[in-house]
Amino acid sequence: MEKLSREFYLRDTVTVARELLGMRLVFIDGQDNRLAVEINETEAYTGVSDKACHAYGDKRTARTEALYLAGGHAYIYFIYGMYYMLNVVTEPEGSPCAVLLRGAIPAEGHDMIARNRFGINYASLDARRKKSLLDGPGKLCSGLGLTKEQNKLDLLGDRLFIERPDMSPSFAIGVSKRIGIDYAEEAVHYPYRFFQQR
DNA sequence: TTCAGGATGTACT
DNA sequence: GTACATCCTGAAC
Repeated sequence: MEKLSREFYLRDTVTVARELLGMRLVFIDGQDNRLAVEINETEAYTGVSDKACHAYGDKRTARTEALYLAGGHAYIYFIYGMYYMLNVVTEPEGSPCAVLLRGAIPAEGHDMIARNRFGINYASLDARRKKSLLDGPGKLCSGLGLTKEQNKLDLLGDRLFIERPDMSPSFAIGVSKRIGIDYAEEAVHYPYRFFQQR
């Protein structure tokens, strides 16, 4: 496994969003458990000109501060009173773009992930819960145990990072509009959501 | 298999 | 007060 480089993240946001599909997101938790998932759904948020992006219009607040870091940092924010969302910051420092990680498949630490989500071991999950374990951005953070504690972490560090699998899986890439941004006027229609075809 | 309703904190009008 | 890059449950189909 090879950890993704800074250069990977400094590139165009849509390119990074597509290429993150199939990559392995790794989190070493507070007790040194290694949790890992394969990314299978992403969305691109392309900065100051994108009405769906939190930094639209160069809006700089305590929340959006992480977006202005160099590509390869984590942007994690709290939403709907109970969920965290994980984004991978892209492009150079000062360009507030990111890729939202919207879905994944468990790869390592199945029991830790299941316990984070439902408080029981993986084998005790019913079929419905197994199938939909990490298929949403809030679920992904919940399963890995990510919170605002991990906001702004450098993905080139050793707590939270992304690896390219030795054997890259082969799959078709689906494209659609982004989810849950109905307020974003013309940006509603941008084809910035990418997912592994099932 | 789809669907409505409720949960819940923080930032902003 | 309202909006928010959501998820769970349980009931209807």
